[in-house]
Amino acid sequence: MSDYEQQNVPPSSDSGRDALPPVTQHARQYETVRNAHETELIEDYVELIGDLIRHQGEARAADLASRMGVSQATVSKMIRRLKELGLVNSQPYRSLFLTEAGQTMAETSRARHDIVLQFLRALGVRDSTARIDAEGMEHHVSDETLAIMQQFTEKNAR
Amino acid sequence: MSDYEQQNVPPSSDSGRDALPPVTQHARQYETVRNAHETELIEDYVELIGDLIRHQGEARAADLASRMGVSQATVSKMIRRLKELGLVNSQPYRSLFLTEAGQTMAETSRARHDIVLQFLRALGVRDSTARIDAEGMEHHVSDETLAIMQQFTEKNAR
DNA sequence: TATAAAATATAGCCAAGGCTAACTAGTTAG
DNA sequence: CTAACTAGTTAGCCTTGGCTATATTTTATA
Repeated sequence: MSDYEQQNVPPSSDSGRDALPPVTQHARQYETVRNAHETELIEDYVELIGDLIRHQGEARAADLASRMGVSQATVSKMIRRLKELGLVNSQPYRSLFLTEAGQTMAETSRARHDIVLQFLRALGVRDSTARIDAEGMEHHVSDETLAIMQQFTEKNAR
Repeated sequence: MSDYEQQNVPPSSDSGRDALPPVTQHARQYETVRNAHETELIEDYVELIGDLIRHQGEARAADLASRMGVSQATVSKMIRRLKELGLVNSQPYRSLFLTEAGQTMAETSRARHDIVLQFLRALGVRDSTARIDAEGMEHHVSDETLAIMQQFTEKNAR
């Protein structure tokens, strides 16, 4: 089956576009993505709780469930985690509050989200698409890129 | 504790920046992100296998493990999934091949990745940062946005 | 003020994607 | 040609984030 014996074929001048990055750097890239995934959902919940409090005065589990598009059981479980992480406070059967740490996270996350969203709009992406893309992208944009996006939006945009 | 009784506070003119999107639209945004997460890893593996084949002539599990930064056991398990999904072929203990479907996915994924990466460079992001961000962002960029990124890169860039 | 309805919580299930440890197959060197 | 090393596999464990079904608490209404 495998008749390849050449382990280290030098990229034969150009086997196609960019060369592969060095192994350790490559691994670090994927690791960064995996780390982002761990915090992503947490941030989304905290951000949403903050938004609900701001826009409707309170955050209830049922609202989280319908806005997230998941079951109430899933939300309940998530809230337990958020409490364990010290991001949320609540009495059983009552609405949710953010701790100091939670508020900080909510604001940071919201700011990030807005910068990405406005950047996409400034680029010329339709609003509904921009919203979807921003939701997914926000957790994978470095501070460096974020700063550049912000500048871009200021120069162009509106 | 909770002394909020007003459920539907109208966004009081401006409780802050953008209003919340309608519930169903909001739920769809998160759903899109969840869906992306399901295929993300699969695509990353397939893309990497394609890259390894192109650049070094063959793709071995050990290379995947070191480049992904995970254990060989994790890679083995993943390869089983990829085979079940009809994306990869291989004999036990031998190197990996992409099926038709796998090649298609690898190419699509690679193209997407390149567009995002080049866009970030064109924007002025440093190469090492651009690589990390592209790795995370590529799965969350819609076709619409992708097209716009491509145009942007062509106009500016290099 | 009971009681029905709505909201929240808990229990228990599942799949995915990590891990380590132990085993097996292939490859290479003495 | 066999022994040692390297590569790949398997088993079994853990956490996360979904789900449904069932209990419990709060709230609203007859």
